[in-house]
Amino acid sequence: MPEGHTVHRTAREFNARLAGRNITVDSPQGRFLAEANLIDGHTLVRARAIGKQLFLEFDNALTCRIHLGIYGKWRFENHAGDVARDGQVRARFYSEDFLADLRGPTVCEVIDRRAVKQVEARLGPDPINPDPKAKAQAIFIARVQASKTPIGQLLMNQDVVSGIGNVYRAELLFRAGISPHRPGNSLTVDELTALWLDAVELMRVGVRTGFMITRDELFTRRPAKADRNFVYKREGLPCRVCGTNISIEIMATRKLYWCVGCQT
DNA sequence: TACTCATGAGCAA
DNA sequence: TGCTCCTGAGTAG
Repeated sequence: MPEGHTVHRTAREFNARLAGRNITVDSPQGRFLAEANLIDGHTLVRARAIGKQLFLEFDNALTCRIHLGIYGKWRFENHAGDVARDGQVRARFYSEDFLADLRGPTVCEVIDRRAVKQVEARLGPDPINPDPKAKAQAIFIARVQASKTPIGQLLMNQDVVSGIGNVYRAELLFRAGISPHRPGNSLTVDELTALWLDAVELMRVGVRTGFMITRDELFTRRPAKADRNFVYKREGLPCRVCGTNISIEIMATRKLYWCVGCQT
């Protein structure tokens, strides 16, 4: 389930269970074997996330960069021995009592510090870990206002903001009452400030709960999937606020859900 | 069993 | 804009 909040949770898991240890790195599927050998047996210094990208930093100055893409998945086990071998495991990271299996990622590669810097330089600010906070918000606002592209597309562009995917894009725009078709340069500083701060809040709820809950009254509960959101995957159903049927269309090759009544 | 769809993104034309 | 990478869940028959 790879929007940014999931990746931050994964980084947290790696830091809690594998950081500071010598870990074995393997590739049961074989495709990652040559690169796995570069870090196999080394100590994981720390894991960190920027948007949808996970960086596993090792004590030999190499970093494993992982991007799940649309299919990628992690499976964690509390023991290393006798684990299920089902599916195509691209990469396996384990110590004596914890194991992480990676399947179907878009990217899984071992790179040096220079290459890490290049990736970082390309990425937009991450609402979950804005560092420093005020500057991240300003960069986001500046990048949106510099473009005529519809805001519905800009929110999915990882150069503009890191970690937002199709669910958060739809829900953030609904909560802000902003039409996804409005060009970036038509949005005011106030509108974009509110959008950014809402992204910070929603994605932190996502990190805390593990779910993309976007209805305030459900933040502290564990709602069923069908109840979590305002517009995502609710096409044809009445809007929870105004009753207008939720619309669906394709924007930048992805399904966009929105309410014509609430989002102007 | 076969088919469709998915919370991404790079690349060619 | 369309193709491709790649895996698994859900659904139709």
